Amino acid sequence: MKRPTLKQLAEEAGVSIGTASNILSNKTGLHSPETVERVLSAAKRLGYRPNRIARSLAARRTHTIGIVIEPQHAVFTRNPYVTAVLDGVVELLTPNGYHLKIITLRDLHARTLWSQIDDGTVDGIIMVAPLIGSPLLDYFQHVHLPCVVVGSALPESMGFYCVDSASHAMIRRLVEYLLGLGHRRIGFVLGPQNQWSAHQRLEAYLETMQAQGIVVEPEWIAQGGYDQAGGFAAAEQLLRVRPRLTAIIASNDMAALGVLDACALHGVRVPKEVSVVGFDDIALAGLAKPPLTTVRTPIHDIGLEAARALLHQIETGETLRGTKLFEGELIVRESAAPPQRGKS
Amino acid sequence: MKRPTLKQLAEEAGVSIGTASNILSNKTGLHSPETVERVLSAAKRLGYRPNRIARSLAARRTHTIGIVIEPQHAVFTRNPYVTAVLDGVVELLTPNGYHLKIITLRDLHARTLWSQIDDGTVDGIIMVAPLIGSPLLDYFQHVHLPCVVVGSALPESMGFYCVDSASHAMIRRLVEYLLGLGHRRIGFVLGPQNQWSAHQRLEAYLETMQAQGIVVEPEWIAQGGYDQAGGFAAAEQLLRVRPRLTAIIASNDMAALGVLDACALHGVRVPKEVSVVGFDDIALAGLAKPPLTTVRTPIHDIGLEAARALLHQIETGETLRGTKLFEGELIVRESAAPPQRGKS
DNA sequence: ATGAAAGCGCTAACAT
DNA sequence: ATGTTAGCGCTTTCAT
Repeated sequence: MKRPTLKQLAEEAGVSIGTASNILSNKTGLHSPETVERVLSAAKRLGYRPNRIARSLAARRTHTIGIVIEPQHAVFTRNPYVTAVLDGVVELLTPNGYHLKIITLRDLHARTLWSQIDDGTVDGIIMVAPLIGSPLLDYFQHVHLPCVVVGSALPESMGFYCVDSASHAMIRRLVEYLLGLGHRRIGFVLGPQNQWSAHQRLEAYLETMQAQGIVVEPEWIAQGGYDQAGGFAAAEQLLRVRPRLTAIIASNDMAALGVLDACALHGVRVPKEVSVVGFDDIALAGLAKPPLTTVRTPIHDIGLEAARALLHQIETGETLRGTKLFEGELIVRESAAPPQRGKS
Repeated sequence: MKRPTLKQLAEEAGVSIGTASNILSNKTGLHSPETVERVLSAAKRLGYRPNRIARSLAARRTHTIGIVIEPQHAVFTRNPYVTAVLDGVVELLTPNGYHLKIITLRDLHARTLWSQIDDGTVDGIIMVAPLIGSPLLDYFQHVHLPCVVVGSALPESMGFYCVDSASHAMIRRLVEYLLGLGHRRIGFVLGPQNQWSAHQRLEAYLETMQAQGIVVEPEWIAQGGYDQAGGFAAAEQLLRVRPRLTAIIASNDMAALGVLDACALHGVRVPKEVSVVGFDDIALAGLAKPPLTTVRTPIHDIGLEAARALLHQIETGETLRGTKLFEGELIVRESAAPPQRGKS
């Protein structure tokens, strides 16, 4: 059975199509209670459901927002971060009557990009961790489609509203914690070169170390990534530094897991011989061997805030700028301890 | 700057709107190469992107499919299963030019349900693990919207095409593995009552045990769930059974994690004093303490197949029925071992 | 308070 | 090979 149209509904209720439309859109106080009742009961009788496509075309509002995910993050299973953002976004959208479209990009060729995203199906966009130099970014300069960025704190000059974790403050927290335990030779696993946050975290590490008067040797820093494989590779390199580093900060938890793997493989005990800390506190962190000391990013809240800000822009027409940073707490588990006596 | 319309494009190219439409829809061989070129270059010049909403309304095809998630599964972070399905679905959809809408239900009140799902925005639906008695199910009996079910193997009589893991075969595999290790007193943590798969897994457990001539005592079975808390609660109960069970099968990995927690809390060593096995092999399983012996569900492939089947239905108009079950391999890790000597 | 009518931007049938 | 036209199902003025 085909879905009835508004026209059929109007006939069934014995009113005009405009009247039926008004009533179904809750334009209250405009019609006699009796008419309202007639339309509503006819709708129920017919099992009428508005065609949202037609509605969107006429009203030029889809009540749908898109979450744009670059190829690098496209696999949810490997990106607990993206998944958690998604949860936050959904939580805000649903009760507000908005729908969610997932836009996972396969490639970033400018031509197809545009029509993938700005095709009239969404009222606004949440961009998840756009990479440095991503064509996505300058695209939004040219087009008027409300947009919020999550997981990357872009330079203010780019004119986006960004929601992210307070990388700087949180890395400093981590460094200071390790310093407090007595560590001095602290290594650092760099995130991906094309992630804004990776640079920000490195910078925070360097600054905090320097503020303590510690000279960071170049070989204390290894290129890693935000995944287990990257962390593993970086750790293999850092484990070779002599005299041995007493602690390693990974740019995120997945990388820290890789560091732990490398330590296990090379028989380096954690935290006895080397302390390891991560960043984010994803679900896996607490289950690692040993349980990972890390700093918890309120990813869910970040998603929530991004969605809130986007809806605000859509509904008021006002364009937000600037950066909203969420701090997280230090989660002390077992992967970090004071350095071994007699060493360092 | 507003997006140009087809009409403007046609003017710019000096052709009719119909011609422009045809060319942009790749209706090949219908037009002179010269005209094609004129239209295409005009499109580039104007930065034309078709309005997919208008296109959908006119063509009565949205090229979007919806993935429907019941309230119980609505948080992705807590549902690695749903997340993995999502990955599989996305992987198939994107290259086929389909888009994905996420429909997370907040409540299941029939009236609002209908218009949430069947609102003209999707060409078809993937339903994730619909629960027993869910109003969703009988809804689709009345409506002609292509639909595929994932994660629940419904009775054939309901007329759906279902894609799921082969619960029966895989549980049997698990039971036989434990029997092979020498276990006899094997407990079972039941999944949620309203999940089809929970019943199927219980049944498989009972049948396999019985086939070995083992009488399963009622107290060997505890109501748990598919989450950590449920597994924990069930384990607390099973740990009290005397003489002690030598092994526990949890209906899925999350529950098994809860069982492990309970064992740790009560000082029961795994696998020395009790063996624990799970189901699914989610990412967390390998990191558990001890690493979980489980059976791997090819969730990704399940998502892929569901999407494939749905697109097939959409594009051919043909309605598929029946159940497609995916077997998984036994993943032997460290949480199961032969029972302690002198006991049982 | 209600109805009539003009689009929204496109597709698809039909003409030419 | 190209142009013309009638919708798709709804919202939104503008009359009445």
